Amino acid sequence: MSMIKDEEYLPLRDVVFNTLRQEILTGKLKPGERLMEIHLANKLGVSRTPIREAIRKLELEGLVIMIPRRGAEVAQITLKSLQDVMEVRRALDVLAIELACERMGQEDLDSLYQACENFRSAVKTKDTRMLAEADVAFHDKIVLSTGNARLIQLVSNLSEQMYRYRFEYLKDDTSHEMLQQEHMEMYQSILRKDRATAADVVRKHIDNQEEAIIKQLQLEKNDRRKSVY
Amino acid sequence: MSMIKDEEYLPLRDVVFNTLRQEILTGKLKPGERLMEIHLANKLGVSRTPIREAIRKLELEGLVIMIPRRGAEVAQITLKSLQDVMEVRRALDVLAIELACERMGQEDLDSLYQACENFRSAVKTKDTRMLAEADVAFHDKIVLSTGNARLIQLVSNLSEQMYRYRFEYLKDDTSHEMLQQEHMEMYQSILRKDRATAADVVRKHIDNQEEAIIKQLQLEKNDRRKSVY
DNA sequence: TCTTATATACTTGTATTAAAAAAAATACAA
DNA sequence: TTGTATTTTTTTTAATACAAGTATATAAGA
Repeated sequence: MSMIKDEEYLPLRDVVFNTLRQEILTGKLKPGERLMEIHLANKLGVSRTPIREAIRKLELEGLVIMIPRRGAEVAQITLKSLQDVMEVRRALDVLAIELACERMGQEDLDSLYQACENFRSAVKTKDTRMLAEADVAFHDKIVLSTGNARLIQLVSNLSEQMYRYRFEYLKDDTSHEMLQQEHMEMYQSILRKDRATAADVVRKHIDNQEEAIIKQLQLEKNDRRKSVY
Repeated sequence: MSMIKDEEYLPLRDVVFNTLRQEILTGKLKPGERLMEIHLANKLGVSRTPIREAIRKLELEGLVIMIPRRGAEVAQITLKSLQDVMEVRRALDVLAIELACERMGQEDLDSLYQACENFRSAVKTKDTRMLAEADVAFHDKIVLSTGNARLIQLVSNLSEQMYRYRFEYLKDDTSHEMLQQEHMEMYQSILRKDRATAADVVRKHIDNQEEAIIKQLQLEKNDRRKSVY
């Protein structure tokens, strides 16, 4: 008799893993910044052991790179690495929407329409955070509907790596109308089970995003140049 | 003055990681088997710390699953998880060969042809291990030629998970001719920069493989039933 | 002034120790 | 014999200790 759900136990290493990942994705830990174990241990109030285990996982996720006997640092995002990620994402997002065309039931479709509407209202409010959330929710619905656990995991991992830049991109509201438009087109293609069109819209969607993020990256590089040199 | 290349230093955790991964992929460690730290530490002659860090990485790769406060065990391969992996692999292998059509230079093409020939001779020898290696080499050439680091990493990870079953599959030599045939078709499509055909061949290739592996899985399940009950 | 040697402090890599939890075994009662 | 408590053992989790390697700063010599 209680609201206590599951007494959710999370090992410290996973708490640390989530914390560090969040800090990297939101830019609190900047690319190139060193991750020193004792320092992090003190900051988070734990010993070095869970820190190290968390870093091992971040390493495999590609968010940090290891230099032997020197330690870990936050991975740089280069133009090349961005393009590589986007190339893969494009293929997986296309796969996802094609599968969605086949596998979405009426319930899923209704829920997707709802997500579409939510995004529309978020556009009106001009609240960037809300917008970002509505956008993620919409895309998640598509990927989740495939029921493919591996696909879900990979897409989520790849999107996360872009998170920081995507957020910046959404701050610029000139693209909002178009995004809304594209979401609606995706929904309608899935409704018609029109794989080819759905795939085309997704590709266009990703291309736009890639372009915007690249612009963002270049801007940032200029900023650094101005402030550092 | 020596053959010693680079004094390649590998942290113990990576040695352990590679060792354990190999043992899982070759079936020495069986699905469901528990990975106990002290036991492994004794077996490999190291302390528990590098064992734990290696397990963290295997966990993220999906080769082991963690049960909190109970430890790690080798991940089960279910029919569903296999189909999920293959669905993703199909999309990524198609992407790879499409990119290869655009990006392979003359050198790459020659080297791919060579790999094709190597596979042909391996078929003649009927040495399964050699055959498996020649097969991997051929596919690696295609994926590597894309120059997309992320794609390379993901495909390699996904293939690895199938390794054990693929090996069994290659033991059955009825399919060897067809494999050889398909490799040649891939090479020729890339040579002609014919993306559509190349993609079709790859899809067929993966479908065959998936079917064979499923058969393998089902056989194994029957074996277990016979021997255990 | 620049290079090089050496000492020193810092950081990672590995092992060991201590604590907490779960699983297994045993004892006891119905 | 079966079901429930209690104890013991095993195993993970986390912290700490120690060893080994790396970078940095200072000082001597060219």
